[in-house]
Amino acid sequence: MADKKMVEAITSMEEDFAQWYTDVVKKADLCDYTSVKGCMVFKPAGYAIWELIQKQMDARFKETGVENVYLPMFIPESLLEKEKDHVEGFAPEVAWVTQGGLQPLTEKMCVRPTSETLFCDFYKNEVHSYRDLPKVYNQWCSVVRWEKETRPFLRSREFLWQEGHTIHATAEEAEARTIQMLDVYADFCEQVLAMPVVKGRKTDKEKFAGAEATYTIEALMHDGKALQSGTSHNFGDGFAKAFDIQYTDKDNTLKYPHQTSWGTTTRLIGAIIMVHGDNSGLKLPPLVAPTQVMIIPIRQNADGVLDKAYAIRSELIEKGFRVKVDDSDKSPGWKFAECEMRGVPIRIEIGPKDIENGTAIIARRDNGEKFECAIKDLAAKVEELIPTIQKDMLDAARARRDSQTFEAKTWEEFKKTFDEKSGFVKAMWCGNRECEDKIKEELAVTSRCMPFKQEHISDTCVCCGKPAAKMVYWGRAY
RNA sequence: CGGGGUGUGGCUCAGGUGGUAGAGCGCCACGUUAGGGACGUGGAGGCCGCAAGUUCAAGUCUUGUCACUCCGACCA
Repeated sequence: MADKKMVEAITSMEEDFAQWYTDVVKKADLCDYTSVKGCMVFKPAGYAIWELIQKQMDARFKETGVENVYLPMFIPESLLEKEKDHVEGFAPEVAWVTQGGLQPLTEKMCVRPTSETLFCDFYKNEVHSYRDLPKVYNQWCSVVRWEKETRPFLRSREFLWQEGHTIHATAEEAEARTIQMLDVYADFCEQVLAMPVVKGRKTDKEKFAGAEATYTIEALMHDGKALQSGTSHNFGDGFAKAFDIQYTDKDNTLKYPHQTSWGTTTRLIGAIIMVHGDNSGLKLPPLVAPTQVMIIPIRQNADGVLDKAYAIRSELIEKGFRVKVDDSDKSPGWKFAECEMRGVPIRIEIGPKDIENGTAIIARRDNGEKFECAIKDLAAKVEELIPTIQKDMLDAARARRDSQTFEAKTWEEFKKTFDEKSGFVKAMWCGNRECEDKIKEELAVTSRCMPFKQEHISDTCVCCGKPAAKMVYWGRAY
C-alpha cells in the first residue's frame, strides 16, 4: 500500500527518467513554474540549496583573491557587437529592451546573456598601468538567454549564476588563473556536492564564443548523460583588442592585457538531483542540505515527546547543524516519506518507547540504514555521520560514474557501446572537426572534453582511423 | 525552430452522437488516531488555457493563439 502510493508520487527513473526528474523537482518542492515561459520561482527548499552553494563557493573564491562586484543588467547593442565571435554566439538568444517608459530608445539594449562586454567596457577605464593588474572580479547575478526548450534548473530563460572576469598582464598569468578556477570548481563539486567531475579542455567546436580556450568540468548523471557543470575560459588578448584595452608595462610600452572568465549556475542543483537522487526523491549531500537533520516525533501528543524532540534539536543546533522538528499533525509515515522526497540526509525518530529506553532511531537517507542510538550519544553520532554521509555519497557517485564509463578502440566498438549503453566513452580522436561532426550526426554524441589526464586507448582516431592526437570523453549531453 | 503529446477546482483525471460540470486526492473545521504516506463527519473551492467562428445553445465542432511536456537542433 505504501509502495503503491510512492510509485504514484514519483515515476521511477528506470521507467521514464525525464518524468522522474520533473516529479522529484516538484515533490521536493524546489521550484514552481510562472506565467513567463522558462522563468521559474525558486521556492524556499530550492533557493536554500543555492544559498548554501553560493556561500561555500564564494568563500573558496575569496581564498584565491577574488573580489565581488556588480555590473548592470543592460548591454547597449553597440557594446555587445564589438567582439565578432562573441556576438555571433549570443545574438540568437538575447532578449532586447527597445523602449524606456513611453519613449522608444535611441539604441536598443539587451539583457545580459553574460557580461564579458560590460567587464571589458569597465576595464577599459580601470586599467592603464601594469600596477592596475591583475583584477580578479566576480559577480553573482542572473542572466537571460532566450532558450527555445526549457527545463527547471537545467535550462531556463533566466538563471542565477556567478561569473568571474579577470584581467592580467601576461598570457601565462591568465592561463594559470583559468586553470586555477577550474580546479576550484572541480574541488567544490567533489567536496561539497559529492559529485565527481572530469576536468578537461573543450574542442574548438565546443568552446565558448570569443574564447581562445575553454576548460570544463563534466559530470555524469544517473541516466548516463553528461552535464557540463562549470566552464573556465581563457580569452587571450582577443577581447582586449576588440575593446581597445591597453596598459603601459614596466618597459614603458603599450600592451594588451589577457582576460579570463568562468561560471557556474543553478544548473548545479539539477546536477545534484540527477547524480544523487533515487526513486524516493532527492538525496542531498549534507553540506548543501538546508535541513541536515529532521526530527520526527512519534505520538507527539504523548507526554514529553515533543519536549524531548525540541531538546534534541537545541543540542544539535548548538553543535552547528541545521535541524528541524516536524511537529505538524501529519502521520509519522507521511513525515518519513516527505523527509525522503526532500532529501534530508539524517532523520531521527523519537517516541514514548524510545524515551523510556533512553534511545532514538536514526535513519540515513543516502543508504537507507536505520539503527538505534542512545539519546545522550545523538549529537556525537550526528557529528560523525555528517562527514561520513558526505564521503559515502561521493564514493557512491564515483563508483556509478566509473561503472558508466567505457572505452572504444574502433568505430564498430564505439557505435555499439552507444547503441547498447549510456555513459561516457573514452576514445581517441585525430583532432579534425569533420570527425567530430560525423560522430554527432550519426550517434548524437558530442565531445565532452579532452581530459587533462590523458590515457592511451589506441593509436588511431575512433572515427577516421588516422593517427590519434587526443583521448576524448564522448557522451550524450544535457 | 522542426516533429509528437497535453490543457476541465491546488493536483491527477472523467465528462459517446453539442443542452449550461463530476470523482479521487489535497485544502479548511471538529473529533478520534499515531513506529512507513491514518480515519470519521461537515465545509469551501471551476467564466472548462485564451481569442475568434459555427449554432437557439460550445468543455464538447472549426480556426487561430498561448502555455506545459517529450524527441531533435541550439545552448550553462
